[in-house]
Amino acid sequence: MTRKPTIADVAERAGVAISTVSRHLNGHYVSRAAKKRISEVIAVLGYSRSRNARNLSLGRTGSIGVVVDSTLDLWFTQLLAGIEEELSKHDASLMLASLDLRGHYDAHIVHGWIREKRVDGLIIAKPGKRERPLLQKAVECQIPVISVAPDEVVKNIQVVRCDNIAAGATVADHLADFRHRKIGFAGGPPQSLDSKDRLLGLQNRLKQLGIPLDRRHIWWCESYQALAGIEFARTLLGKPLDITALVMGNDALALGFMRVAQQRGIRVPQSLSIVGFDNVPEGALLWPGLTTVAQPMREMGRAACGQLFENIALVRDVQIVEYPMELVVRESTGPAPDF
Amino acid sequence: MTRKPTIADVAERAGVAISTVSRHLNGHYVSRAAKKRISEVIAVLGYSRSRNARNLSLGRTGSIGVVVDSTLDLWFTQLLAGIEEELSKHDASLMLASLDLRGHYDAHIVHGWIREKRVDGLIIAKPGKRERPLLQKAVECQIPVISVAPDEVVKNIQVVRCDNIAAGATVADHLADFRHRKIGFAGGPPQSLDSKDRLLGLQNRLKQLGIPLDRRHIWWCESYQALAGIEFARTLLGKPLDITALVMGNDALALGFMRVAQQRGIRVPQSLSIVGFDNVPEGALLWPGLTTVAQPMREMGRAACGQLFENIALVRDVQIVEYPMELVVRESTGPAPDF
DNA sequence: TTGTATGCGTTATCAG
DNA sequence: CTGATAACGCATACAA
Repeated sequence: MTRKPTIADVAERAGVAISTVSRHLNGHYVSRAAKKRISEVIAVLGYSRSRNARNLSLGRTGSIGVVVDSTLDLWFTQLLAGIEEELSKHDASLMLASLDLRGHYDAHIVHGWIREKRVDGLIIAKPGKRERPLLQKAVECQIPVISVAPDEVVKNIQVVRCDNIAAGATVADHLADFRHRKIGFAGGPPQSLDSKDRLLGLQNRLKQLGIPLDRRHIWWCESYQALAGIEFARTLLGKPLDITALVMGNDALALGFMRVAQQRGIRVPQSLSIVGFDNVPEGALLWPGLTTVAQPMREMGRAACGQLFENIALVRDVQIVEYPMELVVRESTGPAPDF
Repeated sequence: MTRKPTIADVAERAGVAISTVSRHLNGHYVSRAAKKRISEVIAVLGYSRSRNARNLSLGRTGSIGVVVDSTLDLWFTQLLAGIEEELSKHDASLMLASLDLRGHYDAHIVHGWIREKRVDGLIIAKPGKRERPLLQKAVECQIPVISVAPDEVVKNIQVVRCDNIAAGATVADHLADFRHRKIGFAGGPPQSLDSKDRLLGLQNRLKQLGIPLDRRHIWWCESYQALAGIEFARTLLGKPLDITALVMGNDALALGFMRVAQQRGIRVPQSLSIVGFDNVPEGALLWPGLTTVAQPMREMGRAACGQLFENIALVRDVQIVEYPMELVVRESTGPAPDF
């Protein structure tokens, strides 16, 4: 049983001072000779720095916080994959918090992180009105924050998101190609920036194309969860359908909607085309597969994490990074019935 | 800008020594008077311990590693939710590693964690033959490991899993209730302990019920991924169907299978009943919903994490914790066609 | 029961 | 360029 070698072991064996080894480790100036000897000793001993000691000395915690409504969110797993990729480069660890996992909203854990400076930075997925106090507190306490796909604009907070307006336009084009002229839109919560932008893009492009989007064909769901989609479907499909294509605010809603539609024997896409946003993997697993506009969520996770570390290293101006979205055509969309 | 208070600040303000505060913090003996004063000062100052300094002093890292094939695994998100719940109690952080996220198997990151003692303990989800070296190394390096739903038995490794044999029997009963007599089983990889046990339970109970399970109606898929289920469906549904009910090794496989089945117009459950295992949330989102046997994954995550911390605190004998599974009847199973 | 002193492994400051 | 040495914040023998 031999304990893990420390920087002191390396220094002694290489015949130099501890501080020289430290400098070498951090890429500061060291003579070629010393550099070589130290490297050799490190290799022989299998030395690696202690994260804890290093962070203690640097006054950091060495871990970042990732907060999300629910880790069960279909959307989140992909983001997490991206974060993980980036995180492994930085030898940092992760603290996870779900705001709404236990059946009720509870942000006190994250408030604690901020107050007690338990994290070096924060990635917040889809922050909305509810998360406003959280964001403010983080800014006050000088904790860098990246918000991913925020549901509202917040000043002084760095943002990673997609170009939802363009995405809406893409959907408009796709449906127009199929000759749809009676199109509906059902967003997430009406405050949601994502939904508003998607609708905006859809609306504008449809207008350009000379296709009407009747106000009575615009609806809003309670949340972005599949259950809300199910609920919406039950009310919408209770009365005669006046549209041939339906654009849902995200994939989860669309999936929920499709379940009810199929249950009621509505043929998708023959009677009704359905489009979602996000491209969650589950959309490809059912039949018909869900046509959707993909967010590069994994890449967004990487970007969010990467930028967070940059902001931790040095204070920078906040900026907004916007990714394009890409149409993924599967089976849930097809020609308009009338045509 | 006032920096975070330290234990020294508390000690000074309370008029006691640092060590007394430390003892109080760790629940050791302190006089009632001192206890009270210290508590007050802590409250006033809003003091909280530095995780890093504490762990450095204790010789721990303060974070645990969670290893999984892919964080995108439908199965994993729920486990993670449970782990998160437990983790927040212990003020520990998390390091995440996907073995197979980047298109090829790569365990070097986790090997690094073990070699360099970057984690206090490890939770490994569904370890199989591939992970054997990892487990061995962890045991060698004295790093506590909990394996969740392992695909093979490993000695000296603590296990959290479900009673898959009983689960198989439950499915047998369910299908027997629906008068099915031509039943098929398609497992995950043939080495998988989960699949073998599920088959075993199914087989035994069917035998008791006097229902045959033809050897030619037992198949194995390449993996546990939905894609493997799709592939399997393509070959099985290519020829005339000789069964009225099909039990898939897990939900992901079942979901993939159902997609192809629906695509080919096979009526589920009128022509073919389908059952899965795990109860991933997606199974409830399609129509017909997938009948399955639920693993209490969130609870398993909690248990795995909780036990890991116990093992970190003190060396204990390894044990196996086994949870019951529960049948979740949805729409993908129904009466046998012949009846 | 309490205080003193030392160690945990690094980084950074400041003379040489 | 290099080497002492003081933080970093806490835990714990040991002495009182």
